[in-house]
Amino acid sequence: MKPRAVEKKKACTIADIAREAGVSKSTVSRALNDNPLIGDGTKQKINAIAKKRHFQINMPARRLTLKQSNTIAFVTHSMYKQFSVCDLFTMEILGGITSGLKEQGYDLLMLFVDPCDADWPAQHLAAGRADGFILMTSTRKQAHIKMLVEMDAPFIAWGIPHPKYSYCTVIGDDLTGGKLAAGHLAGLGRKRIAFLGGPSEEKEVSLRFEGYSTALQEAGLIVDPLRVVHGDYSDKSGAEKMRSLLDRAPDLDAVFVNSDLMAIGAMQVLREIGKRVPEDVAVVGYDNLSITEKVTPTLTTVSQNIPLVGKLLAQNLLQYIRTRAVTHTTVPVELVVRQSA
Amino acid sequence: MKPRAVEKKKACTIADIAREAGVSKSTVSRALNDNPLIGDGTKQKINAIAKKRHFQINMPARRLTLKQSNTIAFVTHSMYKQFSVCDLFTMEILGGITSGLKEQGYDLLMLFVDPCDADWPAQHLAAGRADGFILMTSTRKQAHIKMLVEMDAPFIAWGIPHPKYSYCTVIGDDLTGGKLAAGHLAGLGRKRIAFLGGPSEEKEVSLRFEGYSTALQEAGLIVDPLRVVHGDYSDKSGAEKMRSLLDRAPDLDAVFVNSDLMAIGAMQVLREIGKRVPEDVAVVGYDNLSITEKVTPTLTTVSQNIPLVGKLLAQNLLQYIRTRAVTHTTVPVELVVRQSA
DNA sequence: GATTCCACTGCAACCGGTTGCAGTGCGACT
DNA sequence: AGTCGCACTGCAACCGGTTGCAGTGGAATC
Repeated sequence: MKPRAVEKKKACTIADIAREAGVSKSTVSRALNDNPLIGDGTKQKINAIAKKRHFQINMPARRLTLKQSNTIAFVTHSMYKQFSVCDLFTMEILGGITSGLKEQGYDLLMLFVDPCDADWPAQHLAAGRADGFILMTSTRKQAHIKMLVEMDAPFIAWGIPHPKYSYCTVIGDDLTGGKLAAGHLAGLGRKRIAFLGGPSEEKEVSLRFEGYSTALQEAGLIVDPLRVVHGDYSDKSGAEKMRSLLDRAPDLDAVFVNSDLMAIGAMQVLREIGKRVPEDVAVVGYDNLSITEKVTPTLTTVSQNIPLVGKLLAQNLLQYIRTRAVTHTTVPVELVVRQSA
Repeated sequence: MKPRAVEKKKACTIADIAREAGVSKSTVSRALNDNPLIGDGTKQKINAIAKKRHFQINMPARRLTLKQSNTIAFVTHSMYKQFSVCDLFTMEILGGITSGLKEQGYDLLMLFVDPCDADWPAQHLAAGRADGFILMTSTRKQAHIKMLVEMDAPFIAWGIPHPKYSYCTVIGDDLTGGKLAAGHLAGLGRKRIAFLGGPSEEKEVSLRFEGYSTALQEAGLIVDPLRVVHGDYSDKSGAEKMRSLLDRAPDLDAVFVNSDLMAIGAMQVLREIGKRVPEDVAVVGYDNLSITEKVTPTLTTVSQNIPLVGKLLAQNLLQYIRTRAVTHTTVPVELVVRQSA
């Protein structure tokens, strides 16, 4: 434990600058914040000194007086007991969020919460660590939302809004997504198109199913309940449900899967039992994760423009914090055609 | 812009608690921090009131007086111009870091820096937003390290330490990794094992190559320079370099690839030209990203135990901040055998 | 020449904690 | 009884900004 190499050149404060410029702290503070009360000459002089001295404002001090942290917490949950590995979807969205926040001078805090913990909102909001939350957690999401609404905490969530609560949301256009996917498969001449959905209780899934049904009807096809199953978005569940789908409707020639991960699991099963993709069974996924370009065959999928989602989550949350305007944004989807369909 | 629904029940401060308990602010502060000066009775009374009032300490205030933020910044760079998509390796490490930090009561800040920006360390350290950095950026890493060392900023970096500077590092056991991978391939009876490395100037890559050479020699095989090429870790470069490898050594029957992403690119090329994996060419990757279980064939790879890496990065950095003890940790690697080899 | 106004600037309080030092009360020891 | 020490507790300053309000000087107006 050796002593500090360079005893730190004590941080330069506005008081130091004030002394050097021969003005008061208030003037320096105002000048640095470009307050119109301050004369141009003074401003320039102060800015020059600040630059020369490499002045860095002290964030905790500013946050203390301003009573806002200029920080947003990204909340998600640990995926595994011990170490948490974030899923791909969550990860890809992060880049978009930071880009949106940075433009407005906000910091991004990572927050991995225990799904059963009810204390994290207070620990961050009341404690002044964060001004708002971006909710990506799916486990027990409703419980968390209820809690946040009740304590009047600023937050925005990914997913279809709960009818009983009022809060900001960003969602994908699931109806159109389902229609695009199934329509594309029908357009390829497929006649027995299956639906491998996410959890049946999710509104998103119903909408995708509705889009799927519409597209089939428009193509003159019927929706056969035997060709409809539901999983939980994971690749494991994709494999499992694909098997039960093949049991129930062995003659299917296409499948619209509600997540890329499930689609990958499904394709593995198809390959195992000797069906070729896309020749025997065409597959369309959902999300357009970067992994879809790296699997074989590359996966045709519905793209949600995830970076845009992230950016909107950031921007709309900040807007809500400032104006309390509740927004619901639907981001457009598009079909990305690759090899699998 | 409607008025606040519930006009916020103004945050409870230690002054409020002091009033209610009939003691002074100092006593409350000490009691809450479990300072031995305070009597047990008083402590209990104060803790009870704090709980009842849902007291949350004000972080900015504490950070201001303590002059430390209890926050670590995770610094990486944007991968694309406009929106940044984090690469998988970076992302998987994040979970481990947060787990390590949380145990010690630290927050994790995400920091995406422009590789050419030289101002971010000051903007965060001097400004009191973060107490230290975890460096994962690879672009212009050396420049950033130099900068941080010169300003005596606490940080830890993933990768082999620069010989001229002294700072904390965590690295994988690349020598063993290379030996394990090549040894496994040799053990399968492969005779013409190629090496598809990362950037040739990286020390990590040299070590993996050394391990590879050692393993080949131990197996009685020769290292043929024609079977050695270098890429940049991306899947695109994996595909490209695989092609040049096949040009130069069309008879290869196995390849040790320095990253999973490159391995995936390489496998696509192999498939395109009609070579089967693993029958014709066995492939071993590096990193054990979660994606390796989802590709076909699943990828045999060298696992760096990424969650552990993250945890060590966090713990060793905090230790450095507290004691200025410079640590260099090598995390063990292991071979994960799957279908591709 | 006196008054008014305006454009700036400074004073001092405040945000909510932490901490050095100076009490305070009480039992113990001489 | 007097003194000392010990175990607590309180006072007040401080961290580094922001801001309401009062003050200053000079030009413009009457």
